[in-house]
Amino acid sequence: MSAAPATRSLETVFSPVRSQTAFEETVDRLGTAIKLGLLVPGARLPAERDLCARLGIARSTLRQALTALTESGLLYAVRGRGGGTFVAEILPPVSAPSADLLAGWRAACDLRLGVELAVASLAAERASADALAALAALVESMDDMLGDFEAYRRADVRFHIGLAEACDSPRLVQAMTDTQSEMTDLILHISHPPEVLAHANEQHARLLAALRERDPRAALAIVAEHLHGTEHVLAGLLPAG
Amino acid sequence: MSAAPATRSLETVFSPVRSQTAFEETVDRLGTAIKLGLLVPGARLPAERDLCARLGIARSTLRQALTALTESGLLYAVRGRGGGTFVAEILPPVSAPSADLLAGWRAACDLRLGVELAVASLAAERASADALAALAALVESMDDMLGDFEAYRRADVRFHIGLAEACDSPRLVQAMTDTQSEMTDLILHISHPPEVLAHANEQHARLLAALRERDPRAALAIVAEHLHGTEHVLAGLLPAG
DNA sequence: GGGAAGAGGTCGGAGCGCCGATCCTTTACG
DNA sequence: CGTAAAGGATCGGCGCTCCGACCTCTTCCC
Repeated sequence: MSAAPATRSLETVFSPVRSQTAFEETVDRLGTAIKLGLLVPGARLPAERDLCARLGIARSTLRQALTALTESGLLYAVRGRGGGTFVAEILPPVSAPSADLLAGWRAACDLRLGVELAVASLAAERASADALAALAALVESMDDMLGDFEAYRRADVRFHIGLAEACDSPRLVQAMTDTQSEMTDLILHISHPPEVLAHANEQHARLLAALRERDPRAALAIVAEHLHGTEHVLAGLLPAG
Repeated sequence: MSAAPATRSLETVFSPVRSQTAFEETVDRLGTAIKLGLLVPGARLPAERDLCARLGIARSTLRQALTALTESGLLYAVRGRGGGTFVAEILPPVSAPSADLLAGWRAACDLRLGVELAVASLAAERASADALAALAALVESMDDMLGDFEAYRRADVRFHIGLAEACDSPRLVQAMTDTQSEMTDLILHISHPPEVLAHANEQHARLLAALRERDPRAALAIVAEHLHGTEHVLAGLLPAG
């Protein structure tokens, strides 16, 4: 091992460097936020001149992205004073997961495991009582969504991202957002009977209880169990990865 | 909460999109691999014409990166048949951690926690006996490096990356590499008495034992303990983050 | 009714990074 | 001595991005 320390990791070192363009990254960012429900239907985006400053790109580049999203039916623009760019009220049907994602779904789950474990562990130390209360209210409301998977899933995303926010770590929030985005693409196309959702939501409640107790060990165990559940569902329905 | 689901996460959505250039990414990739010891001193890189194909960039772009690394003293080139580009035998002193990294060291630790927890948990399920044996040998050899922190640290990096490789998940390896890179920048400048290293290495051994037992719970607990150790050291020596 | 203001929509030019191709120089091997 | 294999150098072209000025539309308010 000390003679050849780097046999396999060199594959990683020499793998392609493919940097997205500003245009691509912007489309992805906004499109994902919409699909995840971070930007709700009807919501108004900041004015173009503000938004491009926030994103650190030129307005012309931003407009290319907005145009692409408008043509995809995710946004629409209203001209004149008081106008703006808005999230479409009725979103187009979600596209099927890409071949790349399907091929690497297990890798996506591995990454998710990391993010979720870290968040659970840190939230047990850092989450404020207020944040936990808000999450508890969300979990309770999710009990009424067991029959509508898309609504449930949007709330689920908010729950997990809210957990990350409770850790007060922007990079974790970012990582959680990325993870949830990938998982949504995978999950949204397979059927989820209410019983399964009910069981998952019970785990949410148990997780919150562990967080209130400031018990990282228990939180880790519950999250691991929670994730293994969905992973087994995927393993049964998707091609081996 | 359902009225304002996205108050804080929008900050993330609208944060700057700054994509690195191919040049920057390449310099970072290779420079990091060298500093982490993935590319050992004296090692020969693939020929430029091969490497640029592997990295998916133009040769002129690759050469810019190689030139930059050569001028930094990390590489040197030998012309003529049988020549090539090699990692310098004696590396320049490591630079001090950047202000950005110092400011966000806690965030870096949060991310590391995620990667390490996932790797520990998955390795308990997936690691082959061979892989565990190789890692055990590495840990044993590290007992002889307690007096030389730089050597110890290089072996430590190999250990943690080896753990990720044992999970057979390229994206986790990538994440672990990124994480270790950030941590090295932070850690290398603070003193580490042999006793501390010995204690850390005992935790390595205990982790391997848990992995051999296929006990994810125990593995998670040991890793959490291991990381909290270094985090407290950092908390004592770095500005609050 | 008529501005002023605030929003999206349009255009053109300049800069830069990256690509691809070609050619040169050095060195080892047969 | 010639060929092959490596790094070294140069140039033209293209696409993305940026900047900024300008246009058009709609609403609010005096």
